[in-house]
Amino acid sequence: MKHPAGPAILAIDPWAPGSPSGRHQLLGETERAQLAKIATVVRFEKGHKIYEAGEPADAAFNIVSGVVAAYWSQGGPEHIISFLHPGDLFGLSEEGRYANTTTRAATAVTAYRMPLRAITRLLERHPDLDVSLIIKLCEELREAQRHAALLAQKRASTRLAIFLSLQEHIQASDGQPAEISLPMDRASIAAYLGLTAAALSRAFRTLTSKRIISSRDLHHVTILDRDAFVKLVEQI
Amino acid sequence: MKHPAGPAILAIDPWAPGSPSGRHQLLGETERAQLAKIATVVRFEKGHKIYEAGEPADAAFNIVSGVVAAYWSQGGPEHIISFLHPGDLFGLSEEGRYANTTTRAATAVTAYRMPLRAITRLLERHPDLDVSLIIKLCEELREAQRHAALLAQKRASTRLAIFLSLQEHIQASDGQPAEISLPMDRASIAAYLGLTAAALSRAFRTLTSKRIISSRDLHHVTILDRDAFVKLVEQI
DNA sequence: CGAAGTTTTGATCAAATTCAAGAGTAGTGG
DNA sequence: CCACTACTCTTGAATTTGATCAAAACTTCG
Repeated sequence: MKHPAGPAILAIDPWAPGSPSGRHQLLGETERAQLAKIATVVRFEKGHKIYEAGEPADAAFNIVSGVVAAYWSQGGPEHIISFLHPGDLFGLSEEGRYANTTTRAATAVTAYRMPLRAITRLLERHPDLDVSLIIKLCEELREAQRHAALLAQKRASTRLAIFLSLQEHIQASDGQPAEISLPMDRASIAAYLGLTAAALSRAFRTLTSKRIISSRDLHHVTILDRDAFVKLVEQI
Repeated sequence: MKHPAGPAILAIDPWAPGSPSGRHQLLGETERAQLAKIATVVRFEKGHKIYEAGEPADAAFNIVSGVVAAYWSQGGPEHIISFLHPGDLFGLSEEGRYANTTTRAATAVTAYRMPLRAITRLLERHPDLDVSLIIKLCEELREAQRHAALLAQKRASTRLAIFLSLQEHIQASDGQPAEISLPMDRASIAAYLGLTAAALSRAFRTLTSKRIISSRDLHHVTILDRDAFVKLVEQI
């Protein structure tokens, strides 16, 4: 395992289309080192609020380990708009725009915390960085669109299958199919899928009883029947 | 009305938060003029495919009038991931990434067509342009997230109300509430809302019979009961 | 071990899907 | 200008699916 050399922004290289599902580092050694200087390591325990929509945003975060949930806040029942994983960056666009997400640790989280002003200065000095930013934004955009495609599905078990396949994709160490881990709790998954916890539970049961998946425990799922699974997912 | 001076990229300025719902021009006169030189005007009739996912992308488009629908293509029933309006840019990110959208004219469309290579060259020469690009991407991202929030709603009439309010926001000439126009057909709206045409029709009927909206014809809706309307929408 | 919190399961109810048939709207050509 | 056709939109009845509410099983953690 690599030694953590400072903040890491991971993304799929858009200019290497057939890449083997791996995300790679967008920042050069120099940038990482410079960011490391202005960053501090922070920890959040599960369920802890990281920041609320509308709060004055003075820092951005870069996840080292754990999963963060971004909530779509605006009254009503809380929906999760995205799960953020190690290598993701968040809290950045607040100064200008989308201040309508509240973030909360979905599991225990370790992250780098970087003051916005310092980042801004760095961006001014390294114009290449905004190419990285554009790449990252494109990736987030695609993710949001996939999420919308997921939510457009009507059958709960289909939504779950798509979610599992996204999870698998993110975790794909190197192609080989393995056990999928679901670090977040059921309520969070339900909030992401636009379902109630009850419906989600039944969806798990449906896929399990059809021998499409099997779960070792609440946080580990294996795909048994790849063909059936793919057939469910490919419908999007 | 301003004389069309070439391609226009319209967006909400992220650094002027409380802006009066108006979108403004991201390109300077110089850029517009330069883009105009490499652009040709093209027309598509309603329903015509503009490009298919996976096709070699050699040009980007900038809408002058009409509405384009971007489909999430990957087998299955076709879902519309976004409606593109005058001032929007599309077909740009294909060379690298999100090649999984097929676009189709939802109404008759007039657009500028710009070869990608020329745009790339222009971008290299005007580094300021990628700030505009970042702004535009952020806006698209927000749109995609709003769309996801919409789809997370369970009641069809709520989804419709949110859609209407988005439409109204886009058309807001200057604050004053007016008739909302829905240029696209019902099937397209249903595909965007993740509903069947039947469910959408019933949703219209529900809102109409509750005297929340009334429609002059298939393409023109007025909001009668603002309070009730806002109450529905604010739930997101 | 016990208590607080999650997750599953059960029964009822409401809402959207499906499929099919019936109004309504263009758009075309006589 | 009207009539005809093709199409889109609405409506209806039966079915499926998820929501809701509440209680029971299971985890976690002190």
